[in-house]
Amino acid sequence: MDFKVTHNDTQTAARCGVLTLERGTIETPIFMPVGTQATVKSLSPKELEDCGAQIILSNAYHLYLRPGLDIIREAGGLHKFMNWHKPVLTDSGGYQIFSLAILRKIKDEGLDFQSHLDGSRHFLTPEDVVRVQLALGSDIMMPLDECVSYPVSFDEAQVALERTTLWAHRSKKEWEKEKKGVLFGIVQGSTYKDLRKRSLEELVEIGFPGYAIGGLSVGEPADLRYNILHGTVGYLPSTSPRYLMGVGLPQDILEAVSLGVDMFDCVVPTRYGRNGTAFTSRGKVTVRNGEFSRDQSPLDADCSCYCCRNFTRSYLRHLFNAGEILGLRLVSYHNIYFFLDLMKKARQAIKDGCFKEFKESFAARCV
RNA sequence: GGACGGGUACCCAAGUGGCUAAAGGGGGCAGACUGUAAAUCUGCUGCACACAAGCUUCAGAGGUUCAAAUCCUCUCCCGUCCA
Repeated sequence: MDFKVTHNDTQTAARCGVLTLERGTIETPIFMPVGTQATVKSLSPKELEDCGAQIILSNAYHLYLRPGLDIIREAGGLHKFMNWHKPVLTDSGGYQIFSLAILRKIKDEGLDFQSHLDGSRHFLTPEDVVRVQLALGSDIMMPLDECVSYPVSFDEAQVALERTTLWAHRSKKEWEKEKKGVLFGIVQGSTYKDLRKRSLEELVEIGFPGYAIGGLSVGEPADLRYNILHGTVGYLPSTSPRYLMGVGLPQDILEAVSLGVDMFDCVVPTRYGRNGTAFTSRGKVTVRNGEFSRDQSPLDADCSCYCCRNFTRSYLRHLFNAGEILGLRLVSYHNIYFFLDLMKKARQAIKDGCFKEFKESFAARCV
């Protein structure tokens, strides 16, 4: 893996870079569509490419449970299995520790959990999780981490942080046995700046080619989130890619870009798309709402995606109201296109030295 | 002409004396969603209202009762069957 920062914004900490992986080159800042179950829900790989996707995210925890590693190995790895040949970043299942909390017990040794699919019992160590991702053929692997909810006490956040560091260490040792793909580190520490700083220092000491910030956008207020980000991003090595996990809404992303974050992923464009909300250059559009029943304009007049070039809001609303599958596909497609296009425009703005204005005018238009 | 069975809110439909402005669906209207247990979830849906009183409802009219969507009488309408 190679990462080069090519442009630094003068007014903010935003930067442009080029991340080179075996399966492709990625321009940063980048948004990675989420394809948890080896599919970005409702979209084909071709559609993703048409939207401009350079890398997508998938999930080791989910794929381990279903279809299982044997099946993916037999298929020749995750890329062949799902017919996506550009880079894939796989999440470890750390987030599932958070979201499926009732089904698991965390110990230093690893994660004791029940499958959300059939209730079967499993035990996964950080080493197991690295091996799962190696078997998948992941391009960027994430170590198992402990993502705590908000709010959480300092002591609890500290315990989770220590475990995350311990697991990062063990994950790296396991990865070094094969040295395929790359393994990032994940900064935890909840909303405590001291813990965040400690977490990233410990990770940097272990040494990773890229660093992720986890455990944000889990219910904390936005200003607190920016505060923590502000106190974290700048301390990460400027020569490594910085990845803010699970974020976010367009405004959240632009804000984080201005602080120097390079990579993002979020379920928002696809989930909102399936639930009938489109992102546009003038804010959110709830496609289902009655006001659009006779609206003959596209979702976003400034968008040149397939959906906006060919379909009206009136038609999309009808598809949602009628429960037709095409509606959710088209809006998911548009949203992915919109997010990727936003990142493209953000990169251009950074290169042109006008990112601050770009971010501010976007926020102003989206009120 | 006769015999049954029905008419409940936008639609379907429960309710057969008080706890009913009225179950449950559907439809409609809005909101939520951030490393996906989500094509999901939540709220509202007689009028008025910021709320609370309040007002008007269960085909229509009249009656019984302290109290009626619910009981009685008549009228109108719908369905099935018989002539």
